Amino acid sequence: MTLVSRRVRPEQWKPIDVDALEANALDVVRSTDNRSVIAGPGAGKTELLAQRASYLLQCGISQSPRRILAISFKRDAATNLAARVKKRCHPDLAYRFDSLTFDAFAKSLVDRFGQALPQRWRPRPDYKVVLDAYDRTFEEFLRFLGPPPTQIGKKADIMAIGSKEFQRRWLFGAQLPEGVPAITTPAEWAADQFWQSWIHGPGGSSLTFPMISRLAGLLVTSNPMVAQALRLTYSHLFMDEFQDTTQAQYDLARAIFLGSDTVVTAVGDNKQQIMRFALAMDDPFKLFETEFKAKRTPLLNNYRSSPDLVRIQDVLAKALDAKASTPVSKTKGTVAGDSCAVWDFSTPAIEADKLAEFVAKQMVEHKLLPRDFCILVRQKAADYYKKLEPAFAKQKLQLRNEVEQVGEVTMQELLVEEVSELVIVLLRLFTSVRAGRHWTACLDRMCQLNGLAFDDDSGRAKVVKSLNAFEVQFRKTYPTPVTSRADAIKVVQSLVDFVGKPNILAASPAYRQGDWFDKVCEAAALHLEASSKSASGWSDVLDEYEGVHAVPLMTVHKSKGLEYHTVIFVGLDDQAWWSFANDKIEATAGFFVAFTRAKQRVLFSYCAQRGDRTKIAALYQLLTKAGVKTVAVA
DNA sequence: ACATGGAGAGTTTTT
DNA sequence: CTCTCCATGT
Repeated sequence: MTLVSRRVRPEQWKPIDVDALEANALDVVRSTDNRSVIAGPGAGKTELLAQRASYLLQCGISQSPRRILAISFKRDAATNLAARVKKRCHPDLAYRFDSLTFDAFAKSLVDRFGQALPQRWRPRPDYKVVLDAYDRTFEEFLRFLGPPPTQIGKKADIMAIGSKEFQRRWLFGAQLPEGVPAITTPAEWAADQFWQSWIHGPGGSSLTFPMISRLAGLLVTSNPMVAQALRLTYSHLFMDEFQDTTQAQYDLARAIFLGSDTVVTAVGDNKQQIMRFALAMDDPFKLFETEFKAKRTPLLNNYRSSPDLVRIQDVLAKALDAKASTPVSKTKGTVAGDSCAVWDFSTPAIEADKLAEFVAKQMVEHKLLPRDFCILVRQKAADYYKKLEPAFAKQKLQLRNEVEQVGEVTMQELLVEEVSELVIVLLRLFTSVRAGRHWTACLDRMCQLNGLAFDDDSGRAKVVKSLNAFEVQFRKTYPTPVTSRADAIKVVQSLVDFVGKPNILAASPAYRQGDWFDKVCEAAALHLEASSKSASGWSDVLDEYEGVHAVPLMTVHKSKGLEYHTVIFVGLDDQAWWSFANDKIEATAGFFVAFTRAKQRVLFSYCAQRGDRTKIAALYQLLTKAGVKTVAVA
């Protein structure tokens, strides 16, 4: 496919790479007003945004030099969206599409204009980003905080503030004032003490991302020029995974774009809100619709799951949102028998054997690969992994704990890190015989990292030359895979040196903070070493590294946004769902997320030895209501 | 030296 | 819901 930069007339524009979009999706793609799009699982949210970006750019509706800003919640969502737009639009157009995470966007504002904040709220330019500020951090802060001035209250009042409430309401609940905040209550006093001690700490400034969002919000309200510049820059704003937006993030978007001519499209699914503990808002869609006068448009198709699974999903969806629209499956059912069942087992050992046998059989019967399956658990993945792994090994199947810690990173994180991807893409090229597809991937990445423009032919030629030279040398030094940790470290180091650490740092700002870069390099080396253990040649090692031949096991949270032919949820019991009573909506949303990862089949496995199922009876009732049967297997 | 009981964790995005 | 850790008590 050749990409053209020539302008297309709006009425002639057609969706790219897909047969058709549903009527509502096409309506959103072409919309000129603010929209809130409620899109259930498998509705093609990312696809919709990618098509809309292509439409706006190719038809010249977003006119140069104006740009499109796409804000996602997670990094992989941001990267994924950018990649789809790049694939469809000529580079002349695609460069006007900015896809970043909310945190990266807020941080870029603070980094560029933070010094224009009023002194009271101005962090030092070399501020530290604190990632591990959990509930305990705030609890401890309150515990060690001295007593408030007597006219405001007593130490006991401070101790009475809960950590969650302190964060949600007092620290990050509202926009920061330009001057000194009005302080009348002990909580307000404590919150101000917190802000001031973190911004003006003895060892410099320390900021968490919620703090950065709030400071960015203050920045744009106190410097109207900054807000004005952003409004002029962006003709369109996309917000993905909108159900996970925090109040601070929403307020930032509001402070910049409310009342501007920037057209806002917010996409998400209220039924998949499982990040409330991370301060997600109660109902961001409702507020957005009111304040931005946005029209709600539901997407009605489900391109992921079979008709039978979609029917069951609808029962779960209605429990979360009685007004949820009933989706239409656009996929054929391909499995015989029930597409969903609860399997009861007498012991975890029998359970492990039967599940492994089932996966092995299904792989043959439906010509499936290990990666078509996913074992989901609610928590403590390592414990379940230990029980299941030997049973899978007996079937000659490899199970892989995707949330395992590799050094200081989880496996899943490591694999999408720039450094790790570089290592893989280079090693694939240097160690395979016929490497055509790896060659293009490698060259593109190297050009990008060297900051070359897409049409810089002489720069490209230089990169080709250096790649060839390095390849010859690498093949000579490492004809066979590494055998020790020292070797693994050396390999990673030499690849990083070849690409150039400064190039990598320039491309990924995250690596400039603290020792994150070193940690990722170390994890990559550790994982390379571990992957070399059972493998015979380089190709095997790299497959092992990426886990291409392994059945993944992960938590429900980590599975968000992913899809599998068959999902096996292990542990539908009170123990795994201990928090069910605390927040039934969020727990049911988690259940919904787990269920909706599957394209064809969902199995729930239960074992009485692990716990009862009385506290989560509501979940079983939903399944029963949808006609799902419980079978005593063994 | 051991018994008991209370508190906390577990699910976690983000440069 | 259940396991682990730590402080206190006998």
